[in-house]
Amino acid sequence: MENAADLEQAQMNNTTMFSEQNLNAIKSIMSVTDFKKDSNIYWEGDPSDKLYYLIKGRVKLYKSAYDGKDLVLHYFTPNDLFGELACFGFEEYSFTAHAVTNCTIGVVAERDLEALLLPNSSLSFEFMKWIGLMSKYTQIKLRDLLFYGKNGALASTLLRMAHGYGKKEADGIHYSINLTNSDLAQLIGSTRETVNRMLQAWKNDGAINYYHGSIVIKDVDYIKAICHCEDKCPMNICRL
Amino acid sequence: MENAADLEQAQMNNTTMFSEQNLNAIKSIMSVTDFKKDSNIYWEGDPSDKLYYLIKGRVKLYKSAYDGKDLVLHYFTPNDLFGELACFGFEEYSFTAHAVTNCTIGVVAERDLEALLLPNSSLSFEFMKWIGLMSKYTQIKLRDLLFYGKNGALASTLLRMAHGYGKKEADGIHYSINLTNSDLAQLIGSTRETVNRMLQAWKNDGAINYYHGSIVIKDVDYIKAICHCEDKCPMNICRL
DNA sequence: TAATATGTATGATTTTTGTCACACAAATCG
DNA sequence: CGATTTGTGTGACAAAAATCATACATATTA
Repeated sequence: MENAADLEQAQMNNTTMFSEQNLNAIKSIMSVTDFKKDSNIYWEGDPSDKLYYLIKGRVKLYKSAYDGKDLVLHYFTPNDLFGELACFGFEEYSFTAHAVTNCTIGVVAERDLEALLLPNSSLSFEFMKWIGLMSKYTQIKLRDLLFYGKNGALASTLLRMAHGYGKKEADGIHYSINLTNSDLAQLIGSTRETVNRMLQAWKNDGAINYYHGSIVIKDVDYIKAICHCEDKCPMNICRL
Repeated sequence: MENAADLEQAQMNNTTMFSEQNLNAIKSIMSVTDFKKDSNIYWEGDPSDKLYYLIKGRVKLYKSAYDGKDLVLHYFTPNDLFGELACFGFEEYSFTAHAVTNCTIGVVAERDLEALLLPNSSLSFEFMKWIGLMSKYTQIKLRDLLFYGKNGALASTLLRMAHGYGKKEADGIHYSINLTNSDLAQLIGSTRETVNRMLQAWKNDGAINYYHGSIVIKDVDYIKAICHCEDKCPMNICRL
């Protein structure tokens, strides 16, 4: 998060641990499907027998409470792999995957993947890393949401948004993604109003600003202080 | 959680997905070590190059905030496997593992395990399941701590404690583990006082009681209602 | 057994967060 | 283009949870 190069990199995907060869092997068993904006790719509770490789669009992974409140785990961008598989110990999907925009997605059936994995320990290892990485996302989320209150959770979210969606400009960090106050609230398990008040307070303190209706980070250190960010997290997990 | 058989089973371990043969293979490369009560087995931030197979004792996995507040992820009991490995995508331990009692632990070095895994896809698959299970623990924790407030988090903790540590008797469910109010507070990211007040309120409502200083669940449904438990979680993840 | 440490119980107060209500701005759509 | 939907900004209030303080009870150990 320190240097402009990090901020300007287009996207942070979760498939960096795959070798080109192995990634191609996975791609060879994918069947490409389109999903319309605002449709669900799978629901929490569905039998988990497919993985999804996002080719185009944006997907969010979330969990609903009984009263309709959603907690958004993360957003996926192109080249991200998501989903769960019974052969990885997940009988049913734990979350719901939702197409935020129109999406093009490569669908990998468990049966086909398993055939690929069995004789290929290199690929198996890379899949372990992928599961480990997904697990780490959740751990970090848990920490961010529980340790420093809603202010900390929001601050951390803004910082993580800067990776993949942030661009350092003369007046601060601009975002190429435009999340509403409600979107941010769902990411931290809070309410629109609370998010709005926190953002206004930070704006009054000069830490953030608005440009064409979207947030600009003026004082990164101010935001980092709120969630006690020490730039210690590996880059690949510091993302939405 | 419905029937006495579930409650009375001694322990719920996280290695059920390993075949006897594979578990023995893992055991064959372990070096058994003793850890004293109140010592740490590893610290958050240490390079993660060992797995641990708990033979005797109790271990807790936790994360510390800058102000010293701890969040306890879970407790391990004999036959549980814990730890992280760089070859599974974890460069450094994400949490600290602490010996709650004197422990006997089988230590598995990454190098040795990797040699075992490479030619053995059956074992590799079982390790994927293990990583997936550990990941699921974290997901469930996230849900429990965020969806239904501190009351929900505590209720869910008491219910999960009932597996592995609960015994159904005439007057309700007794626990064989004795966690203090502070211990419970660390499990839900709250304070001793808040936990105490919640327990007192439930006691006044007749949902719980005390017997020789430890909690007895009189009305499981009352507790389940608080965290909206629908008995849908797979048994192997409904644990501390 | 007295002294100390550990744990429980509870009141008073403050801080944090959520809820409800409403005004208004901006985007979308028939 | 006017109507409707969607999003923002805030005040007033309520609820949840943390903090501070204090009184006891129960273990532990010197």
